[in-house]
Amino acid sequence: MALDKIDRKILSLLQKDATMPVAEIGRKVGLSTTPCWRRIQKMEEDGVIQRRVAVLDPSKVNVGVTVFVSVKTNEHNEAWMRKFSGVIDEFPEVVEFYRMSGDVDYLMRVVVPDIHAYDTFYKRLISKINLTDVSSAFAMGQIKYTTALPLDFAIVVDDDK
Amino acid sequence: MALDKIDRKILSLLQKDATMPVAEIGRKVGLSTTPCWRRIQKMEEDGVIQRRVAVLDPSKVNVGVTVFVSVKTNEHNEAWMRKFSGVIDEFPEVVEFYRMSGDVDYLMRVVVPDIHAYDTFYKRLISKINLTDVSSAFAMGQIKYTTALPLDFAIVVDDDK
DNA sequence: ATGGTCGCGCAATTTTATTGCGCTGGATGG
DNA sequence: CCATCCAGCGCAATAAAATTGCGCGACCAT
Repeated sequence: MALDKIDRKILSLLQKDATMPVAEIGRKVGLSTTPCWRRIQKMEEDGVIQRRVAVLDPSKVNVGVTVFVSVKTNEHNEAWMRKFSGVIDEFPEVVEFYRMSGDVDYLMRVVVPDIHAYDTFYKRLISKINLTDVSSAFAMGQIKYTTALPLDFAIVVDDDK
Repeated sequence: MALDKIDRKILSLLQKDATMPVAEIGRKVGLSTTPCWRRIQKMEEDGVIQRRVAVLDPSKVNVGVTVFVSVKTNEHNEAWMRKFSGVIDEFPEVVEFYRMSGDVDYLMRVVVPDIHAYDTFYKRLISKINLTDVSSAFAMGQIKYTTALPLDFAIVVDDDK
C-alpha cells in the first residue's frame, strides 16, 4: 500500500480535480495513460482513493452557516455512543462528527441556512436523544475548506527521485 | 439559480458518486441523458457544483489524527486576519479554517499522522505568526464525515411534484 | 547467463460525454 | 379561441475518454 512519488502526484491532482482525463494526468506525471490508469485503479482497490464526489457551494444550496456543536455527557459507554451515532446519522445537517478527548466528549459540525434553522435542528436533536451539556459556536465565515489531504506524510518505499 | 426536485436528486447522486454515467443518473431521475447532462452543465456554470474531487482515506495516507485548534487573539483587524489566512493557506495540514463568534476567534481543523507530528506543526505555525492564545483538542475518532451537503434547504421554484 | 516478474507504452475496443436537431406542451398576447 | 413562442425533452450522430490485450525491456534472484 506504499505510494511512490508518482502516485502521490496523481493523488494530488485528483484531489483537486477528479474530472481530469487520465491521459492528461499521465502527461503531467510523465507516464502514458495505461500505467497511469492502472495506478489509479490500484489505489481505488486499495481504498486509498475512497470515492469521487461532487462538491457543492454551500451558499448556493442555502446552507451557508456552519455551527460547531460541543457535547459533554455522563454516559461513557459503548452502547450510548452507538445510539448517539445512529441518531446523528439521521441528520444530514451534521456533516462531521468526532469523539473527542479532554473537556468535550463529542464535537460536530452542522450546516444550516441560518440561526433559526439551527434552532429547529437543535430542538429536533435533543428530542431524539438526551444530552447533558451542549454548547454551540457559530462560524462567522469559512476562510478555508478543502477535501484535499496533505500527502507529505504518506508512506513511501524507495523513491530516490 | 433555483433547483427543482430533479436537480436536487441529481445533486444528491453526484454528491455520493461523481463517476456515475450521466445516462444512469438520467435513468434514476426519470430523464434521458441529454436533458440530464444539460442540467448538470448548468449547475456547474452556476457554481452550484463547484468541482469534482477524489476523496482519500486519511489513514491510508497517514493522516489519521484530527486536531481542532482554537485561537484567540488581540488583533481584531482586517489586515491581521488576511495575514493569518495567508499563513494558514501555506499549511496543507489545515483542512478547514473558520472565523468564529463568541469565545474563540478562529477555529481550524488540522490533520496529522500523530501527536508528535502535531507538535511539529504547532511549532512551525507559531514561528510564522504570533498567536496570543492557542488551544488544541484531539479527536479520538471520526464518527462521521461527509462532503455531502443537505439539500432539504435548497431554494425551490414551483415543484408541485 | 537465464527464467521470472514488474511496470511501461502502443494500438485496438468499449463506454461515456457532447452536440445537432426536431418534437411537444404550456404560457402569452391578440 | 387561435397563432406564436419558448422551454425542456428525446433521439441519433459524433467526439472524447476509459479500458483491455499484447509485446517489450529492466531488474532481480537463481
